[in-house]
Amino acid sequence: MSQKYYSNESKYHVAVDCIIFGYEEGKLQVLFQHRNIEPYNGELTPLGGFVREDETLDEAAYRVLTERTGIWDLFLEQLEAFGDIGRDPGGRVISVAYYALLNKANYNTKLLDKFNCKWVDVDNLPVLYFDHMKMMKKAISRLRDKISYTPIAMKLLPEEFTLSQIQKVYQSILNEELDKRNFRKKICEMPYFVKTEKIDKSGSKRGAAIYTFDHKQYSELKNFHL
Amino acid sequence: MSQKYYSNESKYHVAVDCIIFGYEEGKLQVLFQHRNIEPYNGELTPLGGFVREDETLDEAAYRVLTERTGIWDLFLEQLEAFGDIGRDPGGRVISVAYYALLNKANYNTKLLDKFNCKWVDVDNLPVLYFDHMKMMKKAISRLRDKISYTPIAMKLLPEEFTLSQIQKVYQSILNEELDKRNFRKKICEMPYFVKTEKIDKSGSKRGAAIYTFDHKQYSELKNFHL
DNA sequence: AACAAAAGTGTAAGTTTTACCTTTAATTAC
DNA sequence: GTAATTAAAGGTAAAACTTACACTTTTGTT
Repeated sequence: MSQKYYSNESKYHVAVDCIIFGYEEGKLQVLFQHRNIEPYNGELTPLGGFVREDETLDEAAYRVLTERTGIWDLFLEQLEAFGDIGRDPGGRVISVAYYALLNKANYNTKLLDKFNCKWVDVDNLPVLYFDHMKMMKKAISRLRDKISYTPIAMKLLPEEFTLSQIQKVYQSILNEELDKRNFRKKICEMPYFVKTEKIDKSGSKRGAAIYTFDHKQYSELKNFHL
Repeated sequence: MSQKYYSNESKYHVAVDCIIFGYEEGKLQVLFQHRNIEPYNGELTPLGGFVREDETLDEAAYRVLTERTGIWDLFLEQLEAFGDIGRDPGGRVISVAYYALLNKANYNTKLLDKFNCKWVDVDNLPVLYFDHMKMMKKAISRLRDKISYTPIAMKLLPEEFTLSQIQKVYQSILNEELDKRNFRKKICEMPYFVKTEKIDKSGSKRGAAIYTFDHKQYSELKNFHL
């Protein structure tokens, strides 16, 4: 049935590879896994897996992510498909690359060991195999572009955050210093950043106002820009 | 060999689908083909084909394009992979979508009949099947974004063009009127638009200056913006 | 000779972006 | 309890960029 019309055509393994971004202590990070399959068994690789017959590409990526991080609330988007002939020495595999953003605070650290995973700072990447470095670069460049016109960077932080915290997230992604007053000005012009009564004292003696992001209002208005 | 390590995993058909843009008489157009295979035999579809074992995804897209248009000089870029389970009633096919821009003047019209192809204005699209409308929308939206910071729109025109011609190309893609003086100002600020001595009398009695685009200089400087 | 049709050209107002520094509030150390 | 430390908070002026806008030129056609 699945073969009804196209039976003369070649078939290929199809996988997903997820570049998963997290953030901690001022650094943008990526989650890697030690491969548990040949070739390159034991080496670091983005989280990936083969696409099953009963799932779409997006579902496969989401499954890989939730299964191995325990996090359901995340941003996930396809980057593009990679299909060079020799990209995987273990056989011809078409890999569809995704990138994701999640809040490490929600991360179930038990799963780190269970799946043999490891967070790495993006400014200190390990040697990567296959075309994984191409995926990384594409993911970082897409992320850099996209944070200026969508609020995805907020996915790296808890629900409640201070302005300094967001600024540091932006700085870690863009890899450059931003002017504090200009940054705050733009943030505060957007109505979906809402200041609460709460004060976060963890980052300073004085304490900083805690903000939240009103996703509902954003989805009605859109027009984010930073 | 190709099966060495992953032999337990499922395999799928992998295809490419190309949204091919052309331009004529003030209209952005897309090239379609009448399908010559079930299902939907005879219906209009973007140009596509299955990926062969000896070619990369990009090569497959390029092959489909050159084979059926006779054009080698074109802009081609991947959009993304589409892999929903029921997207193709003929079987599970992962399709990698591309979009391309070419100069219709170079197009070998004999191939139109040979491959049963047809140019259609984008503002008058036919009914599309599978997820081809999703691909179309993605392609148009990517194209709209990208012409503001890269010179790909020039690929729709001959080597030599007038400022009015480019403006009309931009207008047809953006689907809005642009201010003539502002548009020309920005074009002329960029050093890789070079004015020739030649005059094009085809569009007016007075005649318009002919420009060319210096791709070499562009690739050194970059920094296109319109 | 008058007309038609597109080519070509500059400026002022508004908006956005950039650069830049002092005061405030609270904790910590003495 | 006073002084020192630390990050938070806040506004303005100059520069850059974007937008809106209308008339003259050229030449072929009638």
